[in-house]
Amino acid sequence: MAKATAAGLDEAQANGLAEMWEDGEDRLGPASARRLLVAAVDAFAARGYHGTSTRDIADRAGLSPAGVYVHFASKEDLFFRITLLGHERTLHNAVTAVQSVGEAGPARRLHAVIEAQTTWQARHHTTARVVEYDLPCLSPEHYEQVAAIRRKITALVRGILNEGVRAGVFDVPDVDGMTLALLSMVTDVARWYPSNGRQSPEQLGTLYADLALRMAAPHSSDS
Amino acid sequence: MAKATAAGLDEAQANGLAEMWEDGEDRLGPASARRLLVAAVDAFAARGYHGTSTRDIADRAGLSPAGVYVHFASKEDLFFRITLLGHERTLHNAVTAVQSVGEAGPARRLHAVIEAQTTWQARHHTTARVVEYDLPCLSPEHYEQVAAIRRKITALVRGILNEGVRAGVFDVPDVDGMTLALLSMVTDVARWYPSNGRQSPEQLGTLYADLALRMAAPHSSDS
DNA sequence: CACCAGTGTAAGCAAGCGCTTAGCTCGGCG
DNA sequence: CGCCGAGCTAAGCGCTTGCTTACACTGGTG
Repeated sequence: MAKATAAGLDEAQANGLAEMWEDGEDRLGPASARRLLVAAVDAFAARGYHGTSTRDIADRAGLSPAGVYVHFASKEDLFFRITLLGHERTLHNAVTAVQSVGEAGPARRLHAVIEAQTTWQARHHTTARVVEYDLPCLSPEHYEQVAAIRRKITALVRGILNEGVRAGVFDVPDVDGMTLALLSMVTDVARWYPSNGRQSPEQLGTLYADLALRMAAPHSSDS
Repeated sequence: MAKATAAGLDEAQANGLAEMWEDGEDRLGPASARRLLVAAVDAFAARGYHGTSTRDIADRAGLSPAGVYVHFASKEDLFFRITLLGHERTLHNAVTAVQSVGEAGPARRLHAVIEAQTTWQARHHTTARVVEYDLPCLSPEHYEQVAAIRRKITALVRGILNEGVRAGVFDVPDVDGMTLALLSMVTDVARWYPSNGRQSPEQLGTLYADLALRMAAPHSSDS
């Protein structure tokens, strides 16, 4: 078995994990750096930040333990790059989804963003798990950078809800609370997918988006 | 400072964490064993299973490193007891909530269970974090025991939804999917509470229970 | 008294940790 | 050719890990 296809990496490729970490040509650096990123995502997702050793990661990437430090300053640096890139792409996914429906009104926008984010979490559940659940392992400065992106995602959803309430097409007593609930629903997909049920990412996206609309819609039991 | 109030334990008590781990008299064993449990919950919640050392735990409980092994066979054993007890109490919380509304109909039952579980996750967010997010650290046998309890909780919620659909008071196209979404919403509270917003556990419980009813209720846009 | 089970500690073992160092190989360029 | 920087490794440093061992103290029971 050649180095480039060392233990675990084939699996990662079958996963669609590798393609998530491909890049225009190589802003991510040489091939080994990209292999390390993919290997690290896989390992972190399986055993968590503290449960993963740098030797684990190096092995999966087909490098010696010291090989990691040719491309990354530290284990935390490697983790940070994954987390930051993952968040940037998640935000981009959300923004793109909202833009793609144009000025179609709050309901369509809400549906689009929830669908896109849910599908994303399911399709990239390995990456999403790393990105969502080990944030406290980041240094305070790095954490803050990532938190800023998270706030943008939250603001995007909250903005759509507020817009809908203002336009009278949503009935949402507690916009902040519902924003939290929606993001929880979506985020949590990364924790369990694909173990419960056999839905495709797209089916799940549609389902959750429909549920979001039900939560926001004016309902008959208004009194 | 006396042993019984070693570093971290005072905080845990102010938390309401300790009271969660009190017991009839002492099915949990001697006082030191209970202190170890509380200390371990606190440490696991803060840094995860792999990020917590047995020396951490012993320190917080005011014991020497070896003191842990007087009461627990291993770090995993300690973690398992926490996880199992936590799950048993969560299940009990859900069942009690449903029973407390008697034969009040699916809507009232759904509201009761979501409210109770959400409130629980918020009030015991430290324990809940340990119990929900490090399950893969359990041995396969222990994991299966805990998974069995989780399936009961899932079945409880799904049962209420099915009941409501049969009775014609709910309109739920995908019962399994909505069950998953509801439990995600509830579970995820442990991840962020209390950092976002200043809601009390009870307020959050009411909010989420109301959202659950909106998701299940027949709605005007039926065609 | 002797004895013992229960509870605790001091010391330390083997293994694993993140990371560094010194040195190798190799392609490109003068 | 000689030289250089990039990529990589073998070896290993200092430290921490989960856990064990050998021993000490205590209160209750014969």
